[in-house]
Formats: sequence, C-alpha cells, structure tokens
Amino acid sequence: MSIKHGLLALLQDGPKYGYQLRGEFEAATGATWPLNIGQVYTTLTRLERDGLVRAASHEGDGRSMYEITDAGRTELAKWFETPVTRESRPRDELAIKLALALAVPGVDVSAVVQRQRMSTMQSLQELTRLKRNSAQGEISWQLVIESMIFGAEAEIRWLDHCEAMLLRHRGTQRAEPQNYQVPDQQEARS
Amino acid sequence: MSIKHGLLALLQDGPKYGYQLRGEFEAATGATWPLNIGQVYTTLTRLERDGLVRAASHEGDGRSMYEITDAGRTELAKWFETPVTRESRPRDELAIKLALALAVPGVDVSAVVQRQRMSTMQSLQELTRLKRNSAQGEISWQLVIESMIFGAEAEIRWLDHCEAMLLRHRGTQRAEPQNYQVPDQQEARS
DNA sequence: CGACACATGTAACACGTTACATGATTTG
DNA sequence: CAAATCATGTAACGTGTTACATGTGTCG
Repeated sequence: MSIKHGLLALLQDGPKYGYQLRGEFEAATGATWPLNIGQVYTTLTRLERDGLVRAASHEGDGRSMYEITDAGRTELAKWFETPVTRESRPRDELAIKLALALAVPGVDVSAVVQRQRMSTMQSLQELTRLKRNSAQGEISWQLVIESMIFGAEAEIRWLDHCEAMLLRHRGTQRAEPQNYQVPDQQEARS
Repeated sequence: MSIKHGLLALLQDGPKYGYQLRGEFEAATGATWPLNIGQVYTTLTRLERDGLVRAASHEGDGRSMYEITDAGRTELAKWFETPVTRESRPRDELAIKLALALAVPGVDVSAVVQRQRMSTMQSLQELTRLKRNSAQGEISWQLVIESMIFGAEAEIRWLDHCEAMLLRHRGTQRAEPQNYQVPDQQEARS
C-alpha cells in the first residue's frame, strides 16, 4: 500500500515517468528502503487499471509519462487523511519470535534477547552516524532516519524490559503450556 | 517469514495439526495478529514441500498431523540465532507518508501529524487498558502488548519531534523540490 | 568501441488475505 | 433437528522480490 500511494503522491506534483518516480521516491525517503524499478512499472500498470493514473499522451520526450486522475487525487487525499493504525501494520517479527521462544520449551530466550540487543544497538549507532553525516540534508529523509532511531531506542528499552521480566519469572512460571485445549474426538474415522 | 517460523517453533514441541497450530499461535501472541486458518494450511504445505516438516503418519485421530524434520529444526535454530535487522523489516508506511507529505506541495503536513498523533494516543490508551486487564495472564503475550506500547510511545515522541522540525523549518526551507535531476534527451523519437 | 547508466518492461515466485466449499462433531 | 464449532482444504487476488530481456544514450 505504501508504494502505490507514494507514487500517487509524487504524481500529484505533475506527470512523471517510471525511472523518475523511483529517483524521487528514494530522494524523499533517503533510499532507506530501496525501491525496485520493476515494481514501479507493475504498480503503475495496476494504478492505471484502477483508474488512479493515466498515460500522459503529450510531452513524453521518448518516455512513458503518467499523470494522476481525479480518482487518484481523491484516493491520495484519503491516504493522507487516514492515520496508520496498529491493526493495519504487518506482524512484528521480533515480537512473534520472542513470544514463541517463551512459549516453546528448549529455547534460550535470554540468548535471543541478548543477541537482538547487540544487533539493535549496532544499527542504532549506525543510524546516529548517518544522521550526523547527513545534517542539513533533506528534511524529509532526516525525519525518516529519526523515525528509525526512535524505533530502535524503543526496541532496546523493550528488550531490557523483557530481560527484567524473564528474571522475575524465572522459576515462578515455568513453560506454562497454555496449549490450546485439544478437543477430544471419539475414534470417528471409518 | 514470521508465520512459517512460528509454526516450526510450535511443531518443535511435538506433532500438531492445523487448527491446533492456529490456536497455539494465537495463545502465544494474544491474538494480537489473528492468524487466518487458510494460511496455516498453505504454509504447512509449503513447509512440507521444502522438507522442513512432514506428515506424521501415526496417531492422527482423524486429523492431519505434522511433525518437524531435522532440516526444520536446523532452520528454526537459525531463526532464533539471527537477530531481526532493520533491513529485513517491511517499509514503515507512516514514515513514508510523512516523508512524501513533505516532499510534494499542497499537503497540510501538520494536519497529517496531528491526526496521526491523536490516533496513536488512542491506541496507546487502549493498549494500556488491555495490559492492565490482562495482568497475571500469559507472560508471552504480556510482552507482545508491551512491545506495541513501547512502539506507540516512540511514535508519539517522533511525531512531536516532527512538529518541532516543521516549525523550525517553516519558511527556512520551502518545498525544496530536490526532484531527481531529469536527464536531457535530445528528441530521440523516430 | 565498450562499459555504464538510463529506460521499459515481463516472468516467476513468495507471502498474505479473503472467500468459498465441504464435511464431522457437539450442543441447545 | 438446527446451529455452532471443529477441521481441512482450494481459488482468486494483491503486493512485493528477484531475475531476465531489450534497447537507447553517454562518455572515456
């Protein structure tokens, strides 16, 4: 969903073509999430199919220009108006990993937490370095970096919290199967 | 990737069947991310295709049981050993939205930020309520809730930071196209 | 000329969601 | 019996990734 609307947003500034859209998208987000050029074209095709963009006939200069339609502008406005909710976000792989490490026996949860903490600390340092080096650069991707910094910091705080919880529950609550009660079933097979 | 490995983790505890796997997955994560039953079966099929699980012939009681293979155990161990990196995460839609709201003209960025802040505050309250009501429940999904709380708090801090940045740059740096230099191309069309 | 960036696509695949079909079992 | 729950699938679709094919323009 992000790319679809991202391209729409860039097209609101005027007709653009595929390569240009990738360039501007990466300029705006600091190439934090490199955008595959192939996907730009497939996404444009789908946007055109859905009537949110159309091929701009005039002024191509040899390139395939696209322009946003009224339906596209409406859709884009809706995107900017609607907040990103928790539910709309993808599953958090780290949370799932730790939850399951706790749920199944034979996993050294502390080791998992510590390795993750190390890794997150390292990327936090890397991000801080990036931020420093990119000072007075674009404001938009400055904010993107800071978004990741805030996220990484929260993650470290959470990991510390997890370790504290682990220590507190060491022995108090062992494994605790909690295993989804398997319903009995009386020999039903033919 | 999370679900695939999640199912593997649950299967390490012993042979299970589809419905049971969904139940245990949701028990471990507090049904925070409801797991579609259809996907459990397709994922199991793929895991079997890749040799990470196999159908457990014996003791089915009328259900299709699956068990983890050695290759599956290896893969699972690798999952727990490898930290979740920033790069492996999906694009952050909120960051992209704000970055593009800044990059293209005609978007009321402050309004976007304020709406988002309102929404995030609300889900933060909801999460806090959930946490309180679920006290002394399962430790694993207690941690999942707290993961989301920490994330929401970080998001609010970031949004505040964004507003401060916006105020500071009001007028200083207007729009700043920064628009991916379009290469000239001399009338190349036939 | 040859290498490289620009430019546009297509194909195959992985993952996820929704919806549908089909039965067996349990329970009011 | 009827409805709900348990249980296993399949089909269609959306989105994203990787890789490949193909051609033009620029520059050393």
